[in-house]
Amino acid sequence: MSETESKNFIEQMIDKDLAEGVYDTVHTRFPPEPNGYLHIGHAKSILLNYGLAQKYGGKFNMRFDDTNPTKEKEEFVESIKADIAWLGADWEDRLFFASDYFEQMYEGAVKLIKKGKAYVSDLSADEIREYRGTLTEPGREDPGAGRSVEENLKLFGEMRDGKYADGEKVLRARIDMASPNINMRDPVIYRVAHMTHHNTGDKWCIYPMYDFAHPIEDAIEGITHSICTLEFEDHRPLYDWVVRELEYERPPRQIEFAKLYLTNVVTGKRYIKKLVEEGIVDGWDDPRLVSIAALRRRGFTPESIKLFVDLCGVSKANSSVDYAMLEYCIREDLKLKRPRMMAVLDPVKLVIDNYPEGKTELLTAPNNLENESLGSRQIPFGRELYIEREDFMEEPPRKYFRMFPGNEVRLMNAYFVTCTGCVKDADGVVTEVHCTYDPASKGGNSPDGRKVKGTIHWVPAGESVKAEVRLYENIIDEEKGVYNPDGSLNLNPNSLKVLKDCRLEPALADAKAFESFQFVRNGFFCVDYKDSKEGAPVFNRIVSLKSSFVLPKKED
RNA sequence: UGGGCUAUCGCCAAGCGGUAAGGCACAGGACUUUGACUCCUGCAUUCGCUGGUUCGAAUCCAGCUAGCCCAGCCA
Repeated sequence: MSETESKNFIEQMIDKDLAEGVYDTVHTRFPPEPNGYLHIGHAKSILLNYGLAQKYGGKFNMRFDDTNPTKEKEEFVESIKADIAWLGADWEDRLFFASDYFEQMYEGAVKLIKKGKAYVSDLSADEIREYRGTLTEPGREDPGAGRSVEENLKLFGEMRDGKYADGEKVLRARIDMASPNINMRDPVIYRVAHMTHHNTGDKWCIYPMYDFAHPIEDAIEGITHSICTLEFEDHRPLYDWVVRELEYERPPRQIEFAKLYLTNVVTGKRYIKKLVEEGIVDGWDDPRLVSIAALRRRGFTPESIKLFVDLCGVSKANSSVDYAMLEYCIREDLKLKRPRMMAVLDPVKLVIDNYPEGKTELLTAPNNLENESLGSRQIPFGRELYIEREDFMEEPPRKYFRMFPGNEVRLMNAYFVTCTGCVKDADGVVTEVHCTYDPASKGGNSPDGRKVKGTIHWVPAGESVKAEVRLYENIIDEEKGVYNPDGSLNLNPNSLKVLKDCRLEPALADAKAFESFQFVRNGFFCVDYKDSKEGAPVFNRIVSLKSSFVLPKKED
C-alpha cells in the first residue's frame, strides 16, 4: 500500500496490535462452509483476507468450516477451491478442514467439562428454546446444569460413542443464562448427528457447533485476525470466552466488517435456487448472476473483481454498492488489454457501387489504438459489406453523423464512402444501403485533408462469420427494485436478448472459450465456454460501453 | 421493547478537536479512425436530529431519531 492511501479500520486495528506487540505477524484465513457456490460477496472477504496477509508479509489459510455434515457436500469443496484459485488468492500449502480438528475440539470440550464450564443437557430443542428466555426476559437454568464433572464426562463420552440418538443430548457451555446477550445463555457447543461426514466418514456422531469450533480452528492454525461479517458481532464475547477458557496463548482476535451488497442483483441463495429450478436462468453460472462462476463465464476478470473490491472499501456500515461500479471495473481492466474488433450485431448490407466487382483486398487494422503491443490484423474488404442497421437512417435527426443519403463517412480502417441511397422491401424495411467510395482515402484518411464526422464499423459480406451474441441485462427490474410487494422477485423480461444473425470479422472465428474482445461501439464480449465447442463461437456481452448505444436525442 | 452495531454528496468511502480526500454516477467542454476511450471543468458553507463542552466540533459529552443484527441442536 502506498503511504498516501488511507487505511481501513481493520488495517488500523492490525497496526495497533503490531505496535503493542499483541501479535508479531498477521495470519488470516477464509473459512467457507462447503454448502454452496461462492459469489461476489465472498470475493470481498477472500480478497480482504488474502490482501491483508500480503500487505503485512503474513500468511493466508484456506479452510473449510465443515462442522455440520447435514449441509455440506464434496462438490462444493472443489468449486470453492477453483473459484478462490481463479481469484488469485494463494493459500500455498495451507488448505485445512475444520473436521481435521475434531479430536482436538473434543479434547477442548472435555477440558471445559473438567473445569466445570460445560455440562450435558437432556433438554429437547424446543425445551432449550423455552429455557433460553426471550430478548427481554432472562433464561432459566438447565436441569442438567447441576450434574457433576464425573457424570458429565461419562455422558459426553457416551454421546461420542453413539449411545444417544440425534437430539437426545447436547453439551452446553456454562456461561450466564441471564445474559442480555442471548448467545451467552449457555450455548450448545456439541450436538449428536448420526450422519456420514464428507471428510471424516462415520468416525464421529457428535459435531461441534460453529461458536465453539471456529475459535479453536483459528487458534490451532495460529490465526491472528479472524475476520468475519457483522452478524457475528454478538458472538465475539463467546469467541473470546472459548479461547480464554481453553487457555490458548496469543488467542486470535475476531474483527467484523459489513458484507458487500450490490444494487439490482439477486444474492439470496433461495432466490437463486428458485431461478435455477424454474429454468429462468440456465444454472448457478448463468451470466446474469453474480456468483464467481457466473462472473467468470460472463467474462469478468479476477483483476476487475479485485479492483471492484478495492474501490468498495471496507467498513462497518451496511451498504449496497451501485452495479455501475462493477461495470466500470471490468471496462477499466479490459480496455487496454483486449483487441478492438469489428462485429455487426444487427447487419444490413452495404454495396459500394463504384468498387470493382469481384475485387477483394486486405486492409490492415490496429488491434488496439491505445496499446500498440497488441499488434494489428488484416481484414478482407470488398464490394459488399455488412454495416450496423442503426448506422443508416434515411431521414436523420440532428447531430446524426453516420450514414444518410448524401453524407460521407469513414468505414473504419478502410475508405471514405458517400451514401447514395437505399433499397427497401415491400414493407418499407431497408434491405440494402448503397454508396460510392473514394479510392484515394484508403486506410481511412483523405489526401486532400477533408474530414468526416462519422466513422462506422463493418465486416466483409462474403467472408464474415455468422455468430450468436447474447446481450445480458440485470435480471432484476431496475425501475421497480429487487422485490415485489409480495416478496417475489421483480424480474426484468429483457434480461437476456439473443441475437442470432450477427456478423463477425473473420479473425473472430477462432476465438476460444473465455477469450474476450472489445466490439467497436458495442462493448466488451466474451466467448461462452458452454457453447464454444461447435461452429462459430457464441459471445456473451460482458458490459456495454457507457453510452454508445444511445441514439442521438431528438432535439429541437 | 433487552443486548450489539451503524448513520459524512444519488451510490461507496476518507476523516480520529484546527475549519469536508478520493472513486462510481451525473452535467458541461476539448479531443477522437465511431458519439467509446482520454483530457479538462462542475458537483456536501456541511457531516441523522437537538442541546452542551471548547477560541474552534463531522470529530468530545448528553439526549433523541432511523436502519441492521441476535431468541438454530445453521454458519
